[in-house]
Amino acid sequence: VDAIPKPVAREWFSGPTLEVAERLLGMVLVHLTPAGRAAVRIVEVEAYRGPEDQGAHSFGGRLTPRTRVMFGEAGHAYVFQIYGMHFCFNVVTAGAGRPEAVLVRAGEPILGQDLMARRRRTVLDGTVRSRSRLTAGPARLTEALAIDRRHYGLPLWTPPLYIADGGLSNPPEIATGPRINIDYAGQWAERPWRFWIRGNPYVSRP
DNA sequence: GAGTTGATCACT
DNA sequence: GTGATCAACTCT
Repeated sequence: VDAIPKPVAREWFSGPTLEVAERLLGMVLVHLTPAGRAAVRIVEVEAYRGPEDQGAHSFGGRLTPRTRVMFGEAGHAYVFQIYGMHFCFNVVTAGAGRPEAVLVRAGEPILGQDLMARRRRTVLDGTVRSRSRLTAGPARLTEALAIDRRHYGLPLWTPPLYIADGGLSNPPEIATGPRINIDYAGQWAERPWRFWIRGNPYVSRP
């Protein structure tokens, strides 16, 4: 497939966060840069649900320069830095005033595989295992796609960074489980708000 | 288990 | 303004 997938309409991002999270599975995340184009099929996400969710950065309605974009309209990018050296990419969901988002945790490389391998300083040997090391994990994925703080707040229905239809003939079978590494979130850590495509080898933690 | 740095918060 | 704390992770 050499054609670059077309972006979804802005309205695609509206709807309840858990629905949008499931709907994102199978979609394609595209990033066009001067260095080339790259895209992944989204296979794993996590939902973060507003002021009530103790696992969310917006818990308690915390409005700071970092979380600001979560309080805005759906369909924008929430990118944050973590552990001093990594970035995580989220799709803002829900309406203005409902600070919710979906973290994209893993994807399957479908375009620009060599470019992504260079960015990740990874050697591809043709195995699924080596391909999955490009984009299986939230910070691996942002490194492969060259997503960082510059993309904070960008609209995701228009280039250079956008969501596109995945062109799947059948909707993927979805599995759910608790979100990863939010032990501090108490009971909220147990909510099954991690979603992935069942059996997909590019998921970060099967 | 170390690495690495900015956001956040509780203080002056 | 200053200093302490630590994070929605990755690699060995």
